[in-house]
Amino acid sequence: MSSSSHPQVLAEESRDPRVVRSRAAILRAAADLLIESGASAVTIGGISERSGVAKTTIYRQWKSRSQLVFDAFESLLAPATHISESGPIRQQLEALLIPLVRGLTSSEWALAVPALVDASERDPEMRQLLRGFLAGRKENGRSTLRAAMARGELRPDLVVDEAVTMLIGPIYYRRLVSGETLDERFVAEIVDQFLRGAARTS
Amino acid sequence: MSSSSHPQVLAEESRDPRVVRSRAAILRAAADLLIESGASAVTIGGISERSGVAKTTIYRQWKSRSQLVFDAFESLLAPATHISESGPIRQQLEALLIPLVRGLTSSEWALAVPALVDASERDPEMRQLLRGFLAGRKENGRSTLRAAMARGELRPDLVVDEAVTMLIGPIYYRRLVSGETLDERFVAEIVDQFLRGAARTS
DNA sequence: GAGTTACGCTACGATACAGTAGCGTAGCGA
DNA sequence: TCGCTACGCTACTGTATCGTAGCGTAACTC
Repeated sequence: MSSSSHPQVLAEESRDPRVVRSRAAILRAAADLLIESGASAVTIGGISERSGVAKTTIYRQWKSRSQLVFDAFESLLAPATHISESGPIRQQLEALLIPLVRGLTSSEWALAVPALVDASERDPEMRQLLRGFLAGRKENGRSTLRAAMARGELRPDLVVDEAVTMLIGPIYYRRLVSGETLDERFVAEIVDQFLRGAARTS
Repeated sequence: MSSSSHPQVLAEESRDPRVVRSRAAILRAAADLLIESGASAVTIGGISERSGVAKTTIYRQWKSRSQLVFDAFESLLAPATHISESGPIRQQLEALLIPLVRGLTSSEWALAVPALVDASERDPEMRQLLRGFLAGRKENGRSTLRAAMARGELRPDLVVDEAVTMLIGPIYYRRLVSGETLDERFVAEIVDQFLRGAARTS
């Protein structure tokens, strides 16, 4: 019963290549619109025109526009890569932050981030999606810090969540708000400043 | 000639109370819409309906919608307050950051910030407005840091712009992106961590 | 091969928005 | 008081969007 009234729930695992193709084309077009013109520009008609998929087909596969925007953003994400957990903490932190900076300055999903940040302000579903995504990405940083604390490289009284915020907050701030320089040298400065206060053997 | 073809340029200093009243009502309604529903929801028809001012009057006073959104945001801002430049640097920094946190968690303009951040992504005029606004607000922090460096309270090799980013970046990050706790205790943690690495007499 | 199903196409009705024109009124300022 | 002007109102044109319905076709599954 639920599968007949909500066929779109199963669309993702559909074996029918027609569904797979149209779904991919729809998500690609939706993601492009999201990147280029923001969340409010992701319209069903626009997706249809751009993807070549009929409007009716889009409505058949998704029951709400916000669900579609959600999926479009998800389709842009690469799976999080795991970082090696050896080496001095300074190198580990740079190995974490430099890809973040690269992503925020050149990846596709980065262009959607401001749109989603704004959409999250008024759309609880979107907020949950975004925060869930970020929480996953942050887990690498948290475990890296915990390990360094256990090894005695960092002060044992660090609050991990706050430390992570201090490391990545300045990066997001420059990307989203101030537009100031965002490069590897800046990452090195952040890490320097952080370790100067957080390292045990300063 | 310029005043007759572009009367809206002078509207701000108009002595005609009719203009003053309608302008205020329009900006109030536009700001409300901006806060409640984002930048793309600020429509002329919506402002007219909400403010009770005729659509034609709005078009008479503003020549573009983005200019109106601009002015609506500006109308929300309180003039920047000047901070006392005495006392230890820790107190000065907290005196700067706590009002920022308060503003970002409870002021009207804070609700418009995510919308403007997103709009800035694709609207150069809006970007310039937002960055100009932030630059003005940051100047307090910059001069405070410079004075403390001159007094010898902070390391003389600090890069002021990067130091400011490290202080306020985490705050904006939590407000815009992660949604984690944002209170005075967090400010104290930021300042602690910053001074642990930046103070001369650590 | 036969039945099923996803698709494209066209055509809706409804709503919302931009932006403009004309006209009469009421408030303002000198 | 009298002229000026900002205003409100109505009525447009034109565009874009939503979401749905019906129908024929082509692709896929078994």
